[in-house]
Amino acid sequence: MIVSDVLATGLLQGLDKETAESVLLLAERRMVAAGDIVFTAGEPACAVHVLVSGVVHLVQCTPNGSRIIVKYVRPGEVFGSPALLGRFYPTDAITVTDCLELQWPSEVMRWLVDRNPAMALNVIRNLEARLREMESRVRDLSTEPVEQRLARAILQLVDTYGQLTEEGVEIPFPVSRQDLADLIGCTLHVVSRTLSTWETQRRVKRYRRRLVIADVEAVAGVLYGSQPQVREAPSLPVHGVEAIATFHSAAKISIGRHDVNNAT
Amino acid sequence: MIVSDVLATGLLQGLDKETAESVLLLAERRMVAAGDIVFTAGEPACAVHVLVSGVVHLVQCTPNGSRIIVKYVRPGEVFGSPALLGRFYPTDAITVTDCLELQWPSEVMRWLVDRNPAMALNVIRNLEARLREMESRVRDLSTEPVEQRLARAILQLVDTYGQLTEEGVEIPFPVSRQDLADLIGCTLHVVSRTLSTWETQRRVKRYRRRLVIADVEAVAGVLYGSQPQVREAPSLPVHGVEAIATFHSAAKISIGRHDVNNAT
DNA sequence: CGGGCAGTTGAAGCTCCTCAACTTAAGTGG
DNA sequence: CCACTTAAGTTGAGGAGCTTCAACTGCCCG
Repeated sequence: MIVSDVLATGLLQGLDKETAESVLLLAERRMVAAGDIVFTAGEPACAVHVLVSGVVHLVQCTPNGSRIIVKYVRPGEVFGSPALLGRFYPTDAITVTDCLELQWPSEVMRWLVDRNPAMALNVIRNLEARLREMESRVRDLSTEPVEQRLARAILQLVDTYGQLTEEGVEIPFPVSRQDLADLIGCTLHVVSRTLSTWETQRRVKRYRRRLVIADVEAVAGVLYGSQPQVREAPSLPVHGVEAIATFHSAAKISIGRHDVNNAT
Repeated sequence: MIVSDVLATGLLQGLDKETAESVLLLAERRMVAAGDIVFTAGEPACAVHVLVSGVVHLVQCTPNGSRIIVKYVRPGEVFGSPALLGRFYPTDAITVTDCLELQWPSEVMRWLVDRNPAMALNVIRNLEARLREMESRVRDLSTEPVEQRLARAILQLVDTYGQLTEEGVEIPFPVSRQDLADLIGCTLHVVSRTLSTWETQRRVKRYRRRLVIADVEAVAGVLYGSQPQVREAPSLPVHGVEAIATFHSAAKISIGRHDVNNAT
């Protein structure tokens, strides 16, 4: 089945064929329509989820009405892992497109992880990656202005979801200005203005809840331009370069990686 | 030995006595003087570390010279877990006080985790907690102004390290204005100004690289005051409350939890 | 006792947010 | 199919919050 391909790089990595299949047999398969809720923040985490196809985003809302997009989940990724520890879901998980997901009840997943060190390691791998991701976002929020944060966010979307069209690279699911704002921690107004000027510079094309990057390199240029040269930088190890590497991989490899069904 | 007490809540949780002791026997014990480097960002992660006593912080530096304090590690916590996956250290780990740490070479830890599901689960628990921490920081950076971020950061320091003295609750290791700034993502100037006004309000006392909270509740009040009432809040699950809960536990329980040797 | 690091404080300026009015696109129902 | 409704997006003006620049104070260590 195709499902196992998606999981081969994630939860099932390093498992032999039989155990992988038995793990899959224990999963509940579920279709979720675009815009639906997979789970809700605050409720007891009853299952570990893996996205097979489509796009899910993890969202938090604050008491004063702001919304934060914590993460876009891509096919193959684990989400809802607090279920392993008998915790509560820390975020809402909401589908952006029609999705297919697998889920394992907490106890089942716990049983599997106890028995298969490789699976435990895969969970660790996943968490480690997400931690790096969040550290990187804290770094950006702390040190970079909106324009650069926006460039980074868009480049990352391009890198993981971008599909090549005649107009340029397109993000194959609805992304509003507000979504981008919630992703980089600013208001939709600034995003709107920034994209406006970027459009006049032929970097992007703007549509309703749709994002097309006409010139990926030009968007990446926003990042380069920011550090013309090092001023007094002690030759300590330094971060912020990997995003540029990420971009390069984007331009070469990852365009049109997933086939995500457009929706709503 | 006392070491095992520290670890009982962390890496060794749920292990029977014999295996716990054999795990400890495989560890290398290491004293690190205040201000020294445990490991450096970018170098191959060769060992998983656990802090036994003292304080370590994880730090990142950006190309344009900013510094971010990613985390204060407290006794019992695991750090350097990328070693498990054969990655590179993503941050510098630098001691704030004299420290005692244990470390396991990557392969050894990998061997242990493969053999003891409980240990794998403990690593997962640790990563999960750190992920929540970082998500919370992203939320704060995105939505809250400096004064509230500062209040939260200080309350968290109080919660995990605070010691009750006659002046109030003290953070038992050196914390500069720059440190606080790097923790909440702003400049030392804003921190300085904010602490100034807080001192006139008898909330804190200011010293050189030393922080005393005279009135914990008053500092927590900064957070309450921020959301006078909900404006249009849909009754969706909401975040930002747990920080207040955190504070309450701070006021009651956690003062004087660790005995950290002051240094430098 | 002097040099340097940590911290304070003022003033100016820029980035971003807020408020507000308006435009455009996508449904919705008669 | 077209008026109506609603959501998404744009753009301007004003102002708050934070950064930057700069000058200065006080503390600690050699």
